[in-house]
Parts: sequence; C-alpha cells; structure tokens
Amino acid sequence: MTEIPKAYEPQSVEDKWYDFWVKQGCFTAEPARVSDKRPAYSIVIPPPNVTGMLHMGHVLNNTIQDILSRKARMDGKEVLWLPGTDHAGIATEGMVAKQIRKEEKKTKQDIGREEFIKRVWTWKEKHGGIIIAQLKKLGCSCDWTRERFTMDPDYVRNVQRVFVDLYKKGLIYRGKRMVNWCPATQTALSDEEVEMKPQKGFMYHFKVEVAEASGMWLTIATTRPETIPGDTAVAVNPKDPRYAHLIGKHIVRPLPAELPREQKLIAIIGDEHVDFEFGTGVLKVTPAHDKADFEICQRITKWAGSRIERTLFTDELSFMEPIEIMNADGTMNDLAGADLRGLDRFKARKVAVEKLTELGAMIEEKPYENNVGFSQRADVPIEPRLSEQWFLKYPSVEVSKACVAQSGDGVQPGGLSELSPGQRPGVVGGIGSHPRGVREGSAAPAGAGQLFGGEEPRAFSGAKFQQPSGLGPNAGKMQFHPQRWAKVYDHWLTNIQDWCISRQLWWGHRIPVWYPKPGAFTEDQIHNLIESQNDAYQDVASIEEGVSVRWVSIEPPPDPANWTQDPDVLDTWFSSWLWPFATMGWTGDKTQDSNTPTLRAFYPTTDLVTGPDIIFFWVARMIMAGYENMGEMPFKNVYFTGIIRDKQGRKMSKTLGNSPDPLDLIARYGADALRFGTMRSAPLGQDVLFDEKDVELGRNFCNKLWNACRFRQMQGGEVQGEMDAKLLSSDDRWILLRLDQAIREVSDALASYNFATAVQTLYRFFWSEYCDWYVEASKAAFFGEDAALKANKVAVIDFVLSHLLRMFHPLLPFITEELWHGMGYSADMPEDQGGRTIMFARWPKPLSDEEKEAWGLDDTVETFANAKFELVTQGRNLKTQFNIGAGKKGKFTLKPAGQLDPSEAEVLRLLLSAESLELDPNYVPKKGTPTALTKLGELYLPLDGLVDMDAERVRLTKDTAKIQSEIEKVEQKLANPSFAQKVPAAVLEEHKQRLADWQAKLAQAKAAIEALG
RNA sequence: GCGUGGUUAGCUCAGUGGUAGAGCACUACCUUGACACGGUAGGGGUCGCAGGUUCGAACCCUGCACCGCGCACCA
Repeated sequence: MTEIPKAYEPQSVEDKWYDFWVKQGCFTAEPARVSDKRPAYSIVIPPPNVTGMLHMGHVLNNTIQDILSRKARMDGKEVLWLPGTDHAGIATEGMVAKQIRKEEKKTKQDIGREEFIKRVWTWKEKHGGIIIAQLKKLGCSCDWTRERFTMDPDYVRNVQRVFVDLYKKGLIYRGKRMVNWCPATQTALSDEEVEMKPQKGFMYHFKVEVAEASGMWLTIATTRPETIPGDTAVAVNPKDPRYAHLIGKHIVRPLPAELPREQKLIAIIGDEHVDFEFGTGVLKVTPAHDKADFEICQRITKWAGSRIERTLFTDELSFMEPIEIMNADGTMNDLAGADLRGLDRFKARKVAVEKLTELGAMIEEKPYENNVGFSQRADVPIEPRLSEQWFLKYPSVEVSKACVAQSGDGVQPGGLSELSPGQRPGVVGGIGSHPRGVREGSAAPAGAGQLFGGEEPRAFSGAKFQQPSGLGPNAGKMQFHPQRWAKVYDHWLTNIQDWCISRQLWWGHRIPVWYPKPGAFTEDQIHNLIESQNDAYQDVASIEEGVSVRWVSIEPPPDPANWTQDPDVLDTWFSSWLWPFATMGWTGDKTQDSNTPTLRAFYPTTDLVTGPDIIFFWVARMIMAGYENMGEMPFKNVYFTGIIRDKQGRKMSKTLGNSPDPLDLIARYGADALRFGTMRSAPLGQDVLFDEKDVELGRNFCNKLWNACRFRQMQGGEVQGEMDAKLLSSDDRWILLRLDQAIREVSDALASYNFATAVQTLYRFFWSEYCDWYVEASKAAFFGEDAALKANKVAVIDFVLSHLLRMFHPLLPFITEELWHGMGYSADMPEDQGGRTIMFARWPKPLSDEEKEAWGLDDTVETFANAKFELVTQGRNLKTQFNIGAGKKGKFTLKPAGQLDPSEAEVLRLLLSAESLELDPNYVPKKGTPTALTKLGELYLPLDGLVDMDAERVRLTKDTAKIQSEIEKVEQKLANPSFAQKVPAAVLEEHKQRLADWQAKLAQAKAAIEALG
C-alpha cells in the first residue's frame, strides 16, 4: 500500500482507468455469455447529432445510462450499451454549406451534389468524433466496438429496405399536399419540426365588392394580406344568416390590382369551418398557402365530384384550383402580381397593405398577436406550401398504443417472466410473428387524402390483413418512467397525421425510387415492366409525373441510363427510428436475423433513457418501427429525464450563454464530481436547475471519500480481515446496521429509477453516518492500545468501505476504481468479480438474518447509538454555550442512568472532544453547574472559574418551556378519547413513550433548576 | 380550450396520514493526529389560499389562485 495524496486529484486518475477499461474490453458485450444465469441487459444510446458538442443535457442523460449499465454489470448481467451518432441531415448540411460559403464563396450547387457529399464526409471524419470523445471523458461505458452511425453502409441499406418494404405495403405514397415548408433551408419538414410561437403582428380588415350586387361590400379579416392574390374563394358559414344567401355569388378580389375584373372574380362558398364570431365571419380561402384553407378546398371539390383531376375541373369549380404565389425561398412569384413580384413575403405584406390602402379597400389594421409556426432548425416562419413529397402512413399504430402501460394498468415493469413460453429472454422471438393486422388501425385521419397528382395508398398485392391478435400479450408491457408521459404518447398516437418523410437535402439517405427518363420507354414497354415478375417495378397511376411505372428497390435499376433517381433524401428520424435493431446487425432477413448473435441476445433492449421532448420524434416512432420490423417492442422501459436549466430556471442555450461546457467542468472538478452534482439534483422526471455549485459539491464529496479511505489506510493492518463478533463495539454494530439499511435503500431507489434518492441515501450514509459518527467514534480504539480491537475495527471499516465503494461505483466510476485498487480490496476477489476491476464486483447484498444474528445486530443497537449521539450533541451544545469552543477541551462528568462500559465513555469523551469524561454515579454538582439531561444520565460541565448561576437558570428555563410545550402537544392528543380508541396500537404506544420521555426530562430540568437554589 | 407538473427555510429541493428535513447560503467558534474541498454549534418554515374527510392532513378529496410545460388553435 503506497501512501495516497492528501487531496483527490481526478486528472491523474480518470484517463488511466478509462484506458484500462477499454483495453481490457470491459465495455464489450459478448452475446455468447448470455444465459439464464447471466441475463442480457441492453441500452441503445439516443444517438447524438454528429455535429454536436457535449452539453449538460447529454451529461445528465448519459450519466443515467452509465449508472444503469454499470449497475447491471455488477448485478451479473451481460451488458450492451450501444453508442453512436446520427447524421442530422439539416444541421450537418447547413454547417458544411456555411463553411463552403465562407471559405470558398461558393454554394453547394456550385460544387455539385457528389462533391458536396464528399465534403460532408471529410468534415465528419475530422470533427464527427468530438462528442464521442467527450462521452469517454465523462466515463461512459459504451461498447465502442459496436459504435454505429446512421450513414454507415449497412445502416443505409436498412433504411432503404424499410422504405421499400413500407412502400410495397402501401404505407408510403407520394403526393402533392400541404407541407410545412422552410424557406430558409428550402425543404419540407414534418409537423413535429414546427414550433408554434406567439408573434406580434396586425389584423387587417379590408372590403371586397359582391360582383352580383353592385355596391354591396363584405369585410374580410386577415393577418396575411400578401396572400390575397392566391385567394380562390371566400368562405362563410352556411348557417350564418348574415351571409348564407350570398353563397354561389362572387366577389372581386382586390389583388393583383392590374388584373382585369373578370379574372379577379372568386366565388363565395359555404363551409362549416368558418366561425361566426371570429373576425368578420368572412374567410378568405388561400388553398396553396394555408392548411385549413387547403382542407376547405378539398372538402368543396370532393363534394362536387369524386376523384378530382385538374382536367376535370368544371368552370364552376375551377375557382378552387390553388394558386401558388410564392417561390421556394419565400419570395413572391409572378402570380402575386406586379406589385409584389420578387419581394420577400414579409416585405410583400407591407406593400400589399399599401396597395389596399391606395385602392381604398383597407378598413383598419389593429395590433394582433397570434401563433405562427417556426422552423425548429432555421428559426424562421414556416410557409405552408403545396408541394410534392413522400408521405408515410404510420405503421403498427394500434399495437404501439397498446403496449405502453397507462396509469392504472397495474402491469409490473418489464419482467422477463411475462414473455411468451419458449421465448428465451433477449431472443428475437417476434420475428416471423408480425402483427400485420394492426395496420388497419393506422389509417390516416379523414382529410389526409391526396389530391393533386397524388396516389391512393394501397395495400401491397398479396398482403392479407388479419384481425389484430397480438395486442393482448403486448398490452401494457412497456413502462414509462414517470408514467404520466404515457398519456402524452397516447394522445399523440391518437391524432397523428401522415408523416412527410422526404427532405430537399443532399446529406442523408437518398430515396430508393427511380423514375423513367422521358421517352425511355414506350407505353407497351412500361406495361411489360409492370407485368414482369420483378416487383421492383411499381405500377403508378400518376397524372402529375406522366409515367406509370417506378423502380422501387435498394438496388438501382438494371438499366440505369433509362432512369433518374428521386433527388430527395429521407428525414433523419426516418433512419433513427430503426436505431434499436438496425445497429445490431439487422438485415431484415428473418432467418439470418434470428442467428445474428447481438440481435438475438440484446433485442428488445431493456431501458431507453431520453428526454420527453422527443417522445414524438423518436420514442413513438421507434416503437412503431420495432413492431413493424421486428414484431417486438424495442425496449421495455423508457426513462424520461428532466430538462436541464440554469439556476434561474431558464433553458440552457447558446444564445443566452448560460450553458457551461461540461468538458471545462470535468477539467476543473473531475468527471465524478460532475456526475455526482448532476445526479444529486435530478429528481425523477423533474427539470433540473443546474448550478456550478453542484459540481463543486461533487468535488468536495469525492475528496471526502478519498480522505475517508486515506484514514483507513493510515491505520495500517491487514485488508479484509474477518470481523470477530465478540470484539464488535456498539458503534461497529450500529454502522453495520446502517450499511444494511443503505444497501436496501439504494438498491430500491435504483430499481425504481429514483437516482436522486439513491445519491441522497449514499450521501447520508457515507457523510452523516459513517464519517461524522462512526469514523470519529472509531478513533477511540485507534488511539488506544488494544491491538486486537484495532484490528477488528479495521476489519469493520474494510467491510463497510468495500461495500460502499461498490455502491458508489455506478455513480462515481473513476474514484471508486482507484480506491478499490488502492485500498487493496481487489486483491482477494475472483478475477471476474472484482479482482480485475470494481466494474464487475458484485453489487452489495443486504445483510442476511444469519449475519445479523451472528454480529448481534438487534433493535437495541439503534436505540443505544441514538442515546449516545443525543448526549454528545447536548454536551457539545453546553460547550458552545459556555464558550468552551472547539479548540478548548473541557472536563465533563456524567452521572450515568445505568451501567456504562468504560470503552463507551471513552468514545463519548472523544466525540465531545473533552479532556476528560468522568463517570460518577454519586456526583453532586456545585450549584450552577451547566447540565445536559440525557437518557444515559445527567451530563455536567463543571466550570473551574466563575459560575454564572443566572445564565444557567435562564438556559434551563428555556429548555423547560420547550419540554413543556412538547408535553402539551402529546397530552392533547392522548386526551382525545377517540384517539386512544381508533389509533393503531403502535402509534398509541409511541405517543405514550414520547410523553414519558419528555416528562422524565422535565423532572430532570426541574431538579436542575432547584439545585441552583 | 384540453392535458400535465409545480407552489415546504433566503436559494435548490426531499418528505405522500402520526414529533417538519437535506444541501447550499447565513451567524459564531475551531487549522484537533483522514479531510478547511474540513469540523462543531446555531438562527431560519402558520408546508400557496379556502373548504372537506379523519382521532390526527404538508401528505387524501373538492374548489380557487399563481408559476411552468406540452398539445390544439380562428382567418
């Protein structure tokens, strides 16, 4: 044993052990080791953005995962924590484009698609590993041999295969529909990527003339006058008596001003959607630039005819054809008219207002606040826009809803016993038993049809739907922690619309669909392709494209010269929803997959740890993908962390500059300190208000732990000696009991994901119980002469510390490993159970009844210890009150209430830091001697010099008052007749005992006052 | 509007029916032989408000107020 430094220095310890763990393969999961005795435990990391840097949210999230993983290893499980990153389409593409713009003054179009993607890869190779390196600094025990990236070749194939599969199942379709268009990044976004924000603007009222009734004017309210050129109708509620009679007539649209009157006539239509009360009750309908208006348009046209095609528009209905008045970048196009053409949409709004005013149509404008959708990435207002995109009807919705336990389901969390008979834990039993029928429940909500150039989603020929039969066994098997998020999840799943999965980007998974080049095939040839055996040729009845076949396959068509691949890529989430199995060697081939060791052993995963903000983006979609592709849920438990905020409760953000750099914190305080500080203030499911003080506390804590071990080391002696029951002191027995209690509490807390509780318990046990009381008390033996007693005390300390270090390991991996070896606890352990590393030491078990009996750990231990502590506290209090502060020793005399072993007295003396503690059953104090009244007897502090009788009287009188008020409280309760009748016996007894104790103290106090004379 | 979380010491939070707690901050004292990244003692709370249930409520029920968050959303 080498002497360890006075203060813990994390920097010299952390890298050393991390390298050791990696080199020794401690993090590497071995599927072959999985057995009934060694169950599998797995987590997949929520893949951080490859462009990302570690922030406090990552620290919280990954520390939790590391705690779960390390705890599972110590429980003897075979653990896979699978790490990786995602390619983050928009963010990464934006970043590289910006770099190119800055360094080369070029756009991505200038350098071309192929070259651009090359640049992104170069960037990724250079900088993409930063966050991974940072996770290592934090101590994360991920299996780096299995690190994955969503753009890995095999992962790309998986994404494409799933696309092709869903396409053939009829769940993916292409259509021209309203999408959330981001004019800044010029791509479509899903509904989830739009954030509603209140915006201050104006509500404009303008008037329009009814064409058939000259001189009759209607007033319309709008926040977007620049879209007037795109209006194709004016809607009123057919039940609105003010306007109903006007339905079928027309109004004159004021803009574009230069058009002749007859080209500006648009119809007045009736639609229930229009609210009488709101605005003027007259709604302008701009179907190409407003979602609700588009739906009105759909309703009207559907009402007028069945399947609508452009050529079928009658004159009567042609007014409904949407007019697109904007370009992709958010500027106005020619159809917006001469006044607005070329202007940005917000500039155009101002000009439109001017124009209306000029025309005398503007009635008023008043300040108005409404919610506007913003692009989450680019932070600019979304433009609802008619656009041709790929959409997905969500699969496996019903089973995904049913599998998550709602409150009151009463299902036990993820017990393996719930698996069907014959399904070994961790084995992909679900493959081949795909719950196909559930797809029927996934039909899109009404109104999600495809109108313009779209296609009806249809079932892949040959796929037979069955009635859902797999819901029963799945129902409620997955647990959310805290459970309330299950409701949010369920609500979203109930109201989902089809998912727009295509993105107008270059960086990402290219859509595996090819279209014939114009003129490449004759109609007959196309017909033959469709009829051929190769089902990559997909029949399409699309007027928009003017073709009727597509090639849909992972492989390019055999005659690529005749085809053009779809230029778009898939939403990043369309790749990450496959994460739990696509990272494990999944191929989609059932036979092959059932023999893939990693997948067999570790899917479904055990726990997922993530933030509630991505329930929709990721969690729900992973569940659907899991059922759809694996026939089984992707994880059994989902733990939702809180959001990390600063100490003022604000979200951490780059713009506010209130987010500390975790790497900086690690450099200053150590990774363990950061982990400790973060976890200590992270209650279950609550937001975390982070303060650097927390990390400082963590550092202090590590230092305390370090020094507690240092103290043990300074006592010398053999490691891990056997404890001799006969030599155990009351303090030894007490700390063993407290240890037992701590093991129970910490184990329970971790099992229920109550991390803050676990940390709190460890803190209390180690600092308040072990250091403050036990270690101090133990000094009585160590400063004494009895060698056997000392040796036994060392054995107790080793027992406690070796358990304690193990309990701390998941939370504080570095310092515990260092101490585990430094203290020599690894020496006697089996190689694979703590000998090599504390990582695989067994998680402490609570003491058995036999052990408790052998060591004499009974109820009296606690009572006696508490009495001692009470005496000590009161004695210290006396010293303070009579100015015998720390520094000065003081001489005490105890008039014991019963027998007190001299060794106990010596402990008391030490805890009181008194020069002496005399035991004298017949002690008669001088008048005015300060007294503390305790269960162990009366403790006196005889003062050598002057005795301040008045001061002592004041003190005792104050005590008496307090005692009396306590007595009153208890007496009042006991005096209540129904109390005695109705209260449980134990409670009644406890109250009586409490009364007796206080009364005894009162008697002591009165006697003491009397003694003052 | 619907849903959801919160309101306890100056601050951040535990406590979910039986004597109101922790850490930080604060005050005083102490560099004593693990640790000043430490120790000892202390001050500080009518547990948001109002009812109800109960022998007993911070805790359960009802209502209200305020602060968050999510979803929806009317031009």
